[in-house]
Amino acid sequence: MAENYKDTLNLPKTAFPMRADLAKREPARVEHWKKIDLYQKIQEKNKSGIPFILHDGPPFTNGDLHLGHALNKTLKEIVIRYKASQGFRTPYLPGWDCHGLPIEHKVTKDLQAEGTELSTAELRERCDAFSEHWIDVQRNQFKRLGVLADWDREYKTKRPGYEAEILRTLGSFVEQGLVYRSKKPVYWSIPCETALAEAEIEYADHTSISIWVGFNIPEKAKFGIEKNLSVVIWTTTPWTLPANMAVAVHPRIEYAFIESGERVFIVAKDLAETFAKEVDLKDWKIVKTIKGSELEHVESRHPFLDRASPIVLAEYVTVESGTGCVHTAPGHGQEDYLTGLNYGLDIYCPVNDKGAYDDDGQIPADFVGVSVLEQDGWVPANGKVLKALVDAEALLKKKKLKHSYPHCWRSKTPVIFRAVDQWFVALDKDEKRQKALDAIDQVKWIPDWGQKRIRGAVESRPDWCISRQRSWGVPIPAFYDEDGLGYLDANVISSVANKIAEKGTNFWFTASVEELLEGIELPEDWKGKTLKQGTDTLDVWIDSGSSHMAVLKNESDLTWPCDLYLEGSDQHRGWFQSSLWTGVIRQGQAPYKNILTHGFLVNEDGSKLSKSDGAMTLTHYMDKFGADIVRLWIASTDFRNDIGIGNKVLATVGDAYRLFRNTFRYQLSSFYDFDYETQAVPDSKLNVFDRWALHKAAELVATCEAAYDNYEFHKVFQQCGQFCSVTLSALYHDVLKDRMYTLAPNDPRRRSSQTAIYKIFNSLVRVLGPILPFTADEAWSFFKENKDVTNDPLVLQSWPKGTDSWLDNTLDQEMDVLLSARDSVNEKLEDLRKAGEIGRSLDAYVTISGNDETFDILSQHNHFLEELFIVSKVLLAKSDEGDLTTTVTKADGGRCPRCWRWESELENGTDNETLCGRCEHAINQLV
RNA sequence: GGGCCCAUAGCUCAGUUGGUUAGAGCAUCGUGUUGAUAACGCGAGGGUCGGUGGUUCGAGUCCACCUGGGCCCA
Repeated sequence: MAENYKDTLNLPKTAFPMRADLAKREPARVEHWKKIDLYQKIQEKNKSGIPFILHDGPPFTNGDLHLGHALNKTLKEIVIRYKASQGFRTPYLPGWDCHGLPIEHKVTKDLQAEGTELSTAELRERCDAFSEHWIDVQRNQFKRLGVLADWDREYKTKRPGYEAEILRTLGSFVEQGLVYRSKKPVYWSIPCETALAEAEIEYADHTSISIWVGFNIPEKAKFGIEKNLSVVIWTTTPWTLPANMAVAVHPRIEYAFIESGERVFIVAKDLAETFAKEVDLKDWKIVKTIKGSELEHVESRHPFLDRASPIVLAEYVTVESGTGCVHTAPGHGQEDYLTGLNYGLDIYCPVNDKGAYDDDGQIPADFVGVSVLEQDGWVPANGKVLKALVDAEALLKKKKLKHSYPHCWRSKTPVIFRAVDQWFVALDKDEKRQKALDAIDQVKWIPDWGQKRIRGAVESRPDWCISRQRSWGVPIPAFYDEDGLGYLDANVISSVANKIAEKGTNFWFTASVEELLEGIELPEDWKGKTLKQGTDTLDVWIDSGSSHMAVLKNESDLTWPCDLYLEGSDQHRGWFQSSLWTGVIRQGQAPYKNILTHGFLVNEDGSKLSKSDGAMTLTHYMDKFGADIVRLWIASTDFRNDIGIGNKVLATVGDAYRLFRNTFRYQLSSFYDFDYETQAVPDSKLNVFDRWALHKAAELVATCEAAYDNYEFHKVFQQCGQFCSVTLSALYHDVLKDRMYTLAPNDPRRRSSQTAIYKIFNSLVRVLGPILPFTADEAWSFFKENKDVTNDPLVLQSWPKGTDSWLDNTLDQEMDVLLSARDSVNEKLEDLRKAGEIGRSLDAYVTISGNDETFDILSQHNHFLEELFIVSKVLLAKSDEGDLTTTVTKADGGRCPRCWRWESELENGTDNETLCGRCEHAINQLV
């Protein structure tokens, strides 16, 4: 019976499982890699290689990793695994960004909930523990993703040694005279006497008093006006009027001069009607209109203080409400502040920590000590201001207004915006900005528009405000005298840095001034003063921005500058920039040679992902699909743009994954009886089809090498996918089945194909290794030792070498001719199949006639054609006409019960029991 | 509102200095095999290249504007 012959075939066999079961299998492989200390093995292998240093941007340590982290870390991992396979020495030290408001905020909230009050030092200890907990969690999640890194040398921005380096960065700034003290507005909670961050603000409805105020313009003649001229502002915070320094108008908005009675008012033309109605103007008319730009530098007078209030220009002015003329108090508003910087206005803020007017010599005596905080629905300071305005006949109208207003998250009171003393870094001093721009040009930006983007950020940013009124960070080692004058000195910083390197930063918060200043010589004018240490901390961008000094400079096996920073494109303004500034200021150049950026995760429809999607954690995806699927998804996209994520995308990736896995599996199953060392066929004796397959593999290796070098991993994915699907599965593997299954095991043609498959597998598995480290290593283990794991893992292998010698373009062109003939044969076969004449293609005979170049090439490969077309017989008939015609007919005779090929000489169709000559021969070889 | 960027079949991507009916893989549909079988083969359908206008003999490819989306500022 036919069934018996199945046992005489060389059917594929492998223990490599078809089902991936990644969620279960991957953790075991992570364990194995750890057990054999794989990371160190890689370092050992490449210890004399050229260094390729990727400096890890530290993730913030406040929660589970999500897919965004996976995107970033996977890309880094792929780069490093690839570079290591190319023989580069690739030490990889991961880092953690530990300080900062979100942690402090969360910890403070928890403490509030449990009713605990802590000192600054105690709060910082809680923040430290919080951060440490998430470092542990994140580290494990990264390891689970397959990240091979030097976890024993990871860096943390909260380590004393690192904190000392942060202070040295500050010291360098101070030493070069770049640091100065100035005011900048912040949100301020009066009951808490503290600055607030955006995250600590809650918006709630609030009823304010809004007022229309006229600012007199003495130089009215300039506009041909004789009557009393004033520009009208509108504000909902009357108490900020004592701090008014200017009136802002929009340069391109039309302004109207409105005459009514004996007065003329300037407001935006579009708001004239509304204004007239609001202040109940009688018999008004517009006597003149001009553009806002023409009002620039016109001097108006403060309504009740003896001070000029110039008219200035600002782009943010609108005609949506008010008068189009904006009361500007640089000490009480962010936009006002920036306008103030533009026009060199005083950042004036007469309101003290307790929310009361200070006696600064400018504030009217009866204002001093009056509070700007609302009590029982009334703001005392507003009363004073309103009275002063009425006395000055400047108040045109007052009216209650209900609107959304920021409130303190703790005291629930309305917050104020208030300029407080801050430390700044002067970026234009000593041409630092120009030096930073020059440094940008020395770096390669991938994609290239990154250069424009960071240039824009560097050109436009104002001086760097480096102080924060927070607890969880590196303290600014400044001392203040009783008048609040600050003392910040490079030597002091250096000395404090040394103490902190030893004792940790909490020392600053717990030690006395005497202890802190021990061994430090103060300058004459500071000696004998009663000093207090400051409580401000440094902007956390200095923390991570110092990493190249703390890590690259401090570790002898790393390089400065490093080869690559690889982060999301948001870091052009963030870490890339802070690192650039610290690099330029401390070392005179950027700390990196290349910057590679990726886009952001978006939904499948391209919309923004909301973080509230709890299922976004990396663990969720690794448990559901496996790390290799996550990694393959990342590699499959052009990450320089935004990347869609969703079920549809992941389903596609799952299909691609199965393609790769089955390709590995089929190849592994083809050399179960093959010993490469003793049975491989030398290149010169390989069968032509096998040589062609090697040619295709060599092309693939070259294409993928270039793609990896250019960080275009999606091209590796695409090319490997097409190779596995088109070249191998649909063609090479399919065609080979006949010779692999039916020839005698030791037949030279079979061994030739096994040799080729072996070489192709050996290349493909290395090409895919960086992207699919788990699956590729699993396949590799079966390849090497026919078991699940090996102590000589794939990642220790080099990139495929010598594949160029497989290239044979002449053969490739010839094969293209055969393949296009194959296409037309397939079309004809399908017709026959649809007609119900045949099932499998072996049931058919093919006749090709013609008399052209193609026919000649076909003739040269005559004996290969029936195998290539997977049919039972191909007859080539030379005709008089040149064009090629292909005819396909149902086979006649009988079918060999073993190889299923038909022969005219055999009988009884599919019921034939006689073996064909080839099979007879093969069987005899089996013994 | 400003800076930078993106937009080709359901999904992921190719489309070279503008040049014949816009390609590939996957998915879909049909079908064959049951000797890669939770696999594999064969065939087919599917895109007004985000929109409008312009330059040109000719534009997915160049220019302008618009729409939608993302990141960063404000």
